[in-house]
Amino acid sequence: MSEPTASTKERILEAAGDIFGREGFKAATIRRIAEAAHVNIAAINYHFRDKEGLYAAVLEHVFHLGFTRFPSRGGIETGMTPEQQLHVFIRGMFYRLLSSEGWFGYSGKGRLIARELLAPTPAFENILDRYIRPHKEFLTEILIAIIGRDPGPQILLPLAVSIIGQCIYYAFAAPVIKRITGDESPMEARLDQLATFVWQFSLGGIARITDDQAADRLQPQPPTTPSPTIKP
Amino acid sequence: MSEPTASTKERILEAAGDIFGREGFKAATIRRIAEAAHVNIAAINYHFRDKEGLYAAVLEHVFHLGFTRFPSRGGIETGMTPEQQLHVFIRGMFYRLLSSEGWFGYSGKGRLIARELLAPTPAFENILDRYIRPHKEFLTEILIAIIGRDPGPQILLPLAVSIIGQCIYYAFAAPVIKRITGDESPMEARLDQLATFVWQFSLGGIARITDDQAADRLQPQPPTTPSPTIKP
DNA sequence: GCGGCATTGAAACAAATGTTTTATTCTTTT
DNA sequence: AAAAGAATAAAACATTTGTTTCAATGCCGC
Repeated sequence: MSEPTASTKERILEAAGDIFGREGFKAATIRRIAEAAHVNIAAINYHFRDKEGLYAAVLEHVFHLGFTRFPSRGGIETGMTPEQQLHVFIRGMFYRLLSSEGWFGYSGKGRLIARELLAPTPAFENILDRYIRPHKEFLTEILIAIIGRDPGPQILLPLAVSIIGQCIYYAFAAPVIKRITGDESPMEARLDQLATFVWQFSLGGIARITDDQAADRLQPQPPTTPSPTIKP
Repeated sequence: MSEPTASTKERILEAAGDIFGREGFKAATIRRIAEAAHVNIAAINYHFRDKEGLYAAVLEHVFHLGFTRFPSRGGIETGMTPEQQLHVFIRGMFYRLLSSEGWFGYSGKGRLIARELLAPTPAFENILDRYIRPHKEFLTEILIAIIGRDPGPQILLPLAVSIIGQCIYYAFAAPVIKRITGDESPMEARLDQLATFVWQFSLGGIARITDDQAADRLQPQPPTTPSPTIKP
């Protein structure tokens, strides 16, 4: 519930973030958003021009909120080892994505993010440059510090994708994960635990990808391991 | 292009899979699907009752295709070590998700899958039980064989999620990954390379999560690593 | 060849929806 | 206090869209 003191504009943004996320841009209707925000339909067009204008504003609102409450570099101090920095970075991702203070995972806002990753709208260009690219750059810095040298983008980029992929998958496939694993405990209560797990898993992965024998292991494999069967 | 010999029903399923995936259930229109399939609008309602019926049929069609061409256990033989089995399993996921013989990643079919993970429709229940759950069970078997003992679901489930999450993230966030990393090379040409990378990364992760000191590392951390900053 | 059934084509319908218009109320400034 | 502009409310409009209807066409067994 949004407190009744919030301004019309804010109430619209909150309601729209939730509904756009749950239903998607096309399926969400101005009327439902207006109803949820306790606002007249025309107020939306008045404040945000049209549906697309509202959507762009919502996207900015949601990302601003997420990265203000949980900044990329939040909680990371200079005295920490690079490994500890990675821990805090990953935990920050989980809190930003899944906590109720952030995008709240499977709720509307969380799915709004996932929808943009899946099918970026024009309004997402801005967000990418302002929030996501710096976030990835920071992760790259941490990774170089952990490895102790710069292994080049051929290694750094997939490493970053593997680490971020684990976090995001938890957030965006939450309903299926819950359904498959049968785990009914609310994910928000396990954020620290999940973050520690992904952290340790990733440290192991980084080590194996960058140790002395890694170059051999990453070579194309001999025919011992055939391609997956294709039945045409 | 669907060859003109394909039956009406097949052409509708192909076109609908693509358009539903690109646009989502609500935004996709029967008229556009009919046009793309070179079919009259009424033919769709005739063959599939209504839009929901068509969607359910498309979902079944797409999953059947993916798991027929690239079965869960495809390419895995008894003589292989568990580690090699994991390699083939991961490569199978990449081919199923990203190759043009499978769901073709960012194309329509690939996004259809991702949309279901994100916001499952009622039609997805079936698919979960028939395709996804056995797939996950098989991965669990491989993991137990690699570890050499059964560490219990507390470890196995997050391990499975971390491994599958990496694969799926590559598929479903492809546009953003490409945009962020600036990598313009077509992903289909690098499937083996990506699979090998994720495989090695995961082997490292599994090792670190299940070695002798792992239990200590997974404990809640001392206040050396503070929570991410919250600015209310 | 013909009757019966399945399939396709074209038009019509009703509901939903983004947007605009016009009137009214609230707020601020002078 | 009056006036002007901002904000909200209610209704109307034009378009889109899922579905239905009904006639036309193709297909198959006798």
